[in-house]
Amino acid sequence: MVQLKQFQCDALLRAAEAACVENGARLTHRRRQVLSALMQSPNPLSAYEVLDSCNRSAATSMPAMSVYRILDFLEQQSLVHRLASSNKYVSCSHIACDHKHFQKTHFLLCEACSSVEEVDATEEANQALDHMASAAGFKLTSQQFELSGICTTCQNNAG
Amino acid sequence: MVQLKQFQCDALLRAAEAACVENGARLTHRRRQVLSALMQSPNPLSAYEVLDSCNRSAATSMPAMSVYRILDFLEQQSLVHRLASSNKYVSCSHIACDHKHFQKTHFLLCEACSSVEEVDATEEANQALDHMASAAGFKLTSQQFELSGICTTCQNNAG
DNA sequence: TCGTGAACGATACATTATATCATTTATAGC
DNA sequence: GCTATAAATGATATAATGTATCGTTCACGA
Repeated sequence: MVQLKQFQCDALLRAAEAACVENGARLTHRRRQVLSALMQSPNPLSAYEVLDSCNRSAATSMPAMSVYRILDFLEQQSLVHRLASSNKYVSCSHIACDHKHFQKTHFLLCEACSSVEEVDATEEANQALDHMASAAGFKLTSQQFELSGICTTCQNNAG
Repeated sequence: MVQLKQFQCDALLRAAEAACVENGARLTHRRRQVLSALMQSPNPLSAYEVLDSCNRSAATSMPAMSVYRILDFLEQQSLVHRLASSNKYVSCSHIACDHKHFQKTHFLLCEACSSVEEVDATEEANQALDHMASAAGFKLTSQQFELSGICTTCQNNAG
């Protein structure tokens, strides 16, 4: 996930708006601000980091309450994802395409640069984790794993 | 993980103390209180839940600062584990045995009863996740996954 | 145009976490 | 046993994060 250029961001916002309309929801100005902040960030942002970002790039200041409300909304619309391990948010990588999150979605978190890569679960991984869980009597329901590691770029920079 | 009876708890505390001594550390009264609170809880506890638990079961009240400090200490000693997804703590399942956390340790979280099961990673799961990550150019370093599901007991109760 | 509900603004407050410094306690060396 | 030292804790203030509540504004349909 890299910081988006403005024209890319605009295209995504149009796609996001279309997705909302399809769900009978609206992508208001405030919601657009929040989503835009996340799309333009190379890293996941906490609620207050989103707030700061919005307030830096806009004339009118947004109340913290709104950020929390709007993040909940955007998450319900699958336009952003919440990373439980860090309690931060990222914009969905699949806003513009027709990806429907049928597969479980996992996140690869780079420990070096904090970038996030959204990936679909593999059947192999699903099975292996199901096995591991069922050996302990658990029936898995998790839809999302957050795995730490080092991304390609940082591997190259280090080596 | 079930709530521990007192005599079990005492045995674990002795083992924990031995482990600390081996590391040149001490299991003080306060640390014992915190560890004991976690051992006696069937569920993971947040820092302030630990605090409340300690203050209910003791004459002298503990400052919040101490809980944070002591949780950090106990985590370093591998006597408790921090669950990143909920930002709560559980006592380690392997205090009394000679388990050394050589393997990656994962946690199965029951969505119904909030119980936690600590399990060793399987080779199968390690490989599957490595594959999934390397397909996206990531080199995994995660040592700990937190997987949600339904535990045996709750499956039976529901069925 | 008006009624309705959704979205937002504003305020207060609750919860969680950290910074800092003083005090106490355990331990080693004498 | 006594003291110097570092570790551990106590105490206080404050920062950061998250929620509750209610009044107002706005979009949309009847």
